[in-house]
Amino acid sequence: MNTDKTIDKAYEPHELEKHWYQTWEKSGYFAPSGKGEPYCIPLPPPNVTGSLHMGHGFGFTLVDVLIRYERMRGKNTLWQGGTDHAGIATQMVVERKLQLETKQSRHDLGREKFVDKIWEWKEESGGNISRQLRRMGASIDWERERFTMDEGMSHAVREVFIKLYEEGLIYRGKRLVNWDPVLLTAISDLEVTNEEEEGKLWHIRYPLADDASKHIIVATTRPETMLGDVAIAVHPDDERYQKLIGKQVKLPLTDRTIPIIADTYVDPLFGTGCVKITPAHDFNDYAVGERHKLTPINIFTPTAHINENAPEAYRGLERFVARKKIVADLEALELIDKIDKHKLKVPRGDRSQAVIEPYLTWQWYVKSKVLAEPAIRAVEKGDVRFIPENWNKTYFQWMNNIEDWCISRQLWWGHRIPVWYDESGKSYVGQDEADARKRNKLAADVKLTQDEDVLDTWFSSALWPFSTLGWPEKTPEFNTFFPTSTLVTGFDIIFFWVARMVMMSLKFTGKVPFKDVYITGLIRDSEGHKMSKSKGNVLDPIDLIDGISLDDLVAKRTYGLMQPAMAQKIEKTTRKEFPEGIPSFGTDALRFTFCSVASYTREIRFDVNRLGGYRNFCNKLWNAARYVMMNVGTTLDPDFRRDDTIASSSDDTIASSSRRKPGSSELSLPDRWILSRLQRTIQEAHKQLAVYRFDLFAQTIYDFIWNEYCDWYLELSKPILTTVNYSQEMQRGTRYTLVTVLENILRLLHPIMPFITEDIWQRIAPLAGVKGKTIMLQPYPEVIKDKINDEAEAELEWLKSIIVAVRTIRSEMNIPPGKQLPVLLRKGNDKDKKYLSAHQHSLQTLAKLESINWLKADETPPPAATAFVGELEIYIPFSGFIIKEEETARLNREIGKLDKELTALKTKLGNAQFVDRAPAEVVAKERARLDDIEATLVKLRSQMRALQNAAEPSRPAAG
RNA sequence: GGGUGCUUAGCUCAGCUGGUAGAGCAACGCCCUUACAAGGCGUGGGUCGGGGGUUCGAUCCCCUCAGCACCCA
Repeated sequence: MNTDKTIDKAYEPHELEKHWYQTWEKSGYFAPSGKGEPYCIPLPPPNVTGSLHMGHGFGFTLVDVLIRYERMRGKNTLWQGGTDHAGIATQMVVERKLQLETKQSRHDLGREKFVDKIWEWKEESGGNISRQLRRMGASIDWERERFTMDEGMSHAVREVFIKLYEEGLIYRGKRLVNWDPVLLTAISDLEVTNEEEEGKLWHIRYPLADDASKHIIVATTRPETMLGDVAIAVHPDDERYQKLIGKQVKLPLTDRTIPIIADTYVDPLFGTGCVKITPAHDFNDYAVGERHKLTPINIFTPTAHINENAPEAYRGLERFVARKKIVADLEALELIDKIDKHKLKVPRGDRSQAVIEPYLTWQWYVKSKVLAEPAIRAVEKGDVRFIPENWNKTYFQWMNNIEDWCISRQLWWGHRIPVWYDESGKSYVGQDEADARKRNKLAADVKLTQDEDVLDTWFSSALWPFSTLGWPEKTPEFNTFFPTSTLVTGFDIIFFWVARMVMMSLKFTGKVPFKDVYITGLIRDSEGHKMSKSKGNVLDPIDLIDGISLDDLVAKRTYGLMQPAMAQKIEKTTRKEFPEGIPSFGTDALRFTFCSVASYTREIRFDVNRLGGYRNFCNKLWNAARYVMMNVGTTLDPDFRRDDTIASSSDDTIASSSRRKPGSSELSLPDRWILSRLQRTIQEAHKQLAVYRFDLFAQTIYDFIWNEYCDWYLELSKPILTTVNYSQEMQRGTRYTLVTVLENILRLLHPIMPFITEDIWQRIAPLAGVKGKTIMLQPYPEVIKDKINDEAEAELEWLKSIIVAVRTIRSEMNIPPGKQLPVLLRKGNDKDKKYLSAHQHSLQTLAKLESINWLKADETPPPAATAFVGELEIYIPFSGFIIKEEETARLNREIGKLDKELTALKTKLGNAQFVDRAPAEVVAKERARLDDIEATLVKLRSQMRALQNAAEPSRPAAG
């Protein structure tokens, strides 16, 4: 391998990506221009817990595409970036780190020191995240980067809390919450996941108080909570238990008796139709307890151990240990009727995976129904628009059934609740203690203590679109950029985040937070599984950019697992999926891949193989640019100006161009064609991006670059530039078009592939007469309508079809691509003749023809391979390379295909219903097609006959 | 239990307001043609999950069944 040359020839992303990002950032190109219509996207702030994953890479790439596009379109564009403190997640990470490194718990350290530790971690981790974002090419305005616990953000959080409190929309209540007995905090409904697990249904006998020989049987999935039972409930209409309602039963293992009550909540068909009521430990029971004015008995400590409210025998036992002992004791007393297998939904904390305990505590809540109403209307009215549209159903469903939001968390990391209590427990709110005193006119000697808890992380996230812009101050940024334009996020956080932003924003700014919400799919692995550390199937976007060896990848995936036993399995599947590790693809290829998978579907199986194709695409573009530079020269032709209108001629003959003035240019057919195709591409690109079809946007540009510009236009430019058959004017026109279209392509593609386009543009722009420091701030291509040229497109299609026809014959006959062939033409209409005389040279070059000769219309062609393009007949006479059998077989295949279609068409057109009822144009189209096929078949069949009569030609004397 | 998606070529996916299907990758054949072998030029491959309905005509609209996935309770 000739390394020196290939390095020069090949596209090498790394250096260029690093170089250009630094240049952009240093030059301040990411900041809003201050001119034009405002356009703003708030970055969904990644958690400072760690590093960016594929989902981030995906979403942020799409945002960057939008941002770069709108910036180039001249809008005053702001990508507002930052990170989220992510209360529980971050606290857990740092706690674990502390435990590993110093064997200390956060309690050993104390609140203040522990929070300091987290801040240290935040600096490190936040830095990591912004490094990764930079590698991705994200054009975030770093000057304006925010963190949800910045002073400004915190001020906004307290402001919102105070206002809601003062309006009675925030209240403190003692009620059941989802309690995480491992993390020792309440969590919201949304943070609980319910998964079906194998469990048991215990049937327990509760003896009647007045007659211990009789008993009532209760079915339960949680026998240990019986120690907190306050009643047995039956359905009021359940005939089996009518007589027992109002009686007392003896609660086994305790010395308490409890009543039998009637409540419609009970499902008579489930279990025995009798339900134990444990208001302190079950959400439904709590409601029943309230209805019947029963006092809940809490039997658990915060860590879910049995507390002093239970009989001494069980105190101090962990809940599942207690369950075993209780069941054993009941069995000993012969109070277990039976034990059935039973599937049940087990609630687990989404962070800790601990089984969640419904637990009676004091917590702060936001009244949600009032806030939800305007938020529902905003989407109904279309002030906020979901894309794809059907996500609004999901949104409505949640919003219409919204429950109050538990916002307090028993954590140390987060926004401390701005509430102070006096010694009687009365609460006062304020920005700080002094403010709380002032607001409530409290004397200096009133002792106040602040609430120990912090707010749910999503409370501050809900303010993100406006708090980052300086709210509650009336900053210029807020006035300019709010409401923001678009939010790009995954459907997994519609409830957590999107809905709450809409609610809070309407409440506090009176405006929606954003107009469009583009909901992305979720990135999954190639098997369709969710990517997660514990499954060991995560991919780091940076590893796709830089590449990673198999061993490093295995090490990375198996490091620090919660379940080390998984390591072996993970290693095995990793080695199988990536036997060679992952090669380096560069950022641009990764970004293009992300765009190309961004359709409206909700699950995206990420296939690393696609990256290779798009890296190749980079290489293609790179080499196309090399070709252009080789042919255009290194200095600007003074006649070239961007989007210059250059005289066009209707044909490419040398004669017609001699009329031009010296120094002027003339556009050839390929020039006019590619300029026209460029316009259509630009049009389509705008159209697709307007509806957030990043996949079609990317595909449109890809197709144009590869299949039209490279495959056809560059090839067609070769004969013009390299032979003397063409005038200088025309060569100049071709050079102009080469460089102009390339310059347009680069701008078109820049939002997706910012690095390679900038790198090439820097060299191309001067040759195209374009001035500017960076492609980033160049105008995005707009359609120039009068360059759309239907005639040129039709004419070039004609040329292509002739070339393709010859190539197909050549390929099907296994004739080497380089072998020059003689071609005979027959019949054809005036247009065929005119086009042919104009483009003979191009045709000859691209189809590799030795000669082109016309036969008279009535002349019998020699034995030959044949193709028909409209009325034109193409013959490639038999030679050593073309043999009768192959051509016979080929013709047969062709006839077979057309015959089948003909039959179908005939039946269709023979159907009176179709002819009568279908639109005339559809019928006419089918008729034309029928005629076309029939004509072709006649020709093919006659060719077949001719072939059968022909003798095998003698091999040419010289090969 | 309620809801939302998905099922199209070997794989991953497009398919606009209904007019009998496309791309990329993979496969196969021929080529190292002076931008690119990370390439060029061609080729093969699909009863569009099953059934029913509406329609002249259904991958597309409606119903139903099956499988898969997710969300809410």
